[in-house]
Amino acid sequence: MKHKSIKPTGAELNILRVLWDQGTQTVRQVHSILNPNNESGYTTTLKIMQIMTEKGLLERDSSQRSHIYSAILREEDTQKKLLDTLVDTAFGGSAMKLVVQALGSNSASKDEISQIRNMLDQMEKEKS
Amino acid sequence: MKHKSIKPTGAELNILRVLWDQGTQTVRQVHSILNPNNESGYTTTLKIMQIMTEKGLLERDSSQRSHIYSAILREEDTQKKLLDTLVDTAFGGSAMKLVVQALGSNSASKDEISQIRNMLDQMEKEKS
DNA sequence: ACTTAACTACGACATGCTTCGTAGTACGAC
DNA sequence: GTCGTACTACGAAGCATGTCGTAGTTAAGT
Repeated sequence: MKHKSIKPTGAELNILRVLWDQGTQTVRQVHSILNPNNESGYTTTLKIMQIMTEKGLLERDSSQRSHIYSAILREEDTQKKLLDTLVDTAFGGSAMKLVVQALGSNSASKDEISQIRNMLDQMEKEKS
Repeated sequence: MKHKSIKPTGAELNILRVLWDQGTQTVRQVHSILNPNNESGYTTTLKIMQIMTEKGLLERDSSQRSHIYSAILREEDTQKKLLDTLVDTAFGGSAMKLVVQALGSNSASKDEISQIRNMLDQMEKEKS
C-alpha cells in the first residue's frame, strides 16, 4: 500500500501554511494574506487552490457562493514527508547531520533546548 | 547584497551528492553511480551537468577528452540554504520545530546524541 | 430591471526541469 | 587508414508550475 506521495509545491505550501495557521478560509482571505500588495493576481491563488482540491490536498465547502477551503493534509505529516525528502536528497540520508546543521545556524529558546534534551534522554533510554 | 540564491533541483542534488562524496568525476562515472540500471540515459546526465556548469554549480576540466567535473558549491552551504528554505516554507519559520520533528522520527547514534548535547550546552552558555 | 461587483471555471502561455535523439568529433584497435 | 566506440554539443519534446485573461454566473444595491 502507500498513499501516493504527497509533495506540495512552493506555492501550495504557502497556502497550506495559511490554512494550518488560520483554519478554514476563502480564496479571497488566503489571497489577501499571501499577497497583501497584489504581487500576484487573485485568479492565480484561485487556480492553485482548485488544483490542490483536485489533488486531494484541500477540501472545500461549496454550498456558499464563496467556497470555503480547508487543508486535508496534517501539518506534521507534511513536514515529516518534506523532511525525509530533504534528508535523502541533500543530507545523504543522515537526519542527524540535518539536526546538527539546523542547530548550528539557528537559535533556540530555553524551553526548546530543554525539550530537545528530553528527547535525547528518551532516545538514549530506548537504546539500552 | 547577496549572491543569487542557489537552489539546486532534485536531479542536480543527486549529482552534487556524488561529487561531494566521491570528489571529481566524469559524466560517465556520475551516471554509472546514479543510474546503475540505466533508469535514464547517459545524455540526460550529461545535459544536466552541462547546465549546472553554465549555472555555476559545477566547474570542469576540459583539457582531457572526458571532461572532469567538480562541485563549486560547498555541501554545508547548500544544505544550509535548503534547510532555511524548508524552515520558511514548511515550518513557519521555526527551525526548532524542524529539529524536534527530525529527532522524533529518526534514530541517532550515541555519538550523535552526545554531539547534539554539546551543541545545546554551547547554546545555553552563549545565552547567559 | 439594470448595473456593478465579486466569485468560479477554464483555457492559454511562459518558464524551468528533465528527458532523449541525433550529429559531430576524437581516440584507439586492428 | 578504417572502423567502432565513447565522448561532447545541442535541439526538441513532455511535463509541471505558476501566471494571467476572459467568460460566465450569482448577488446585491439602486
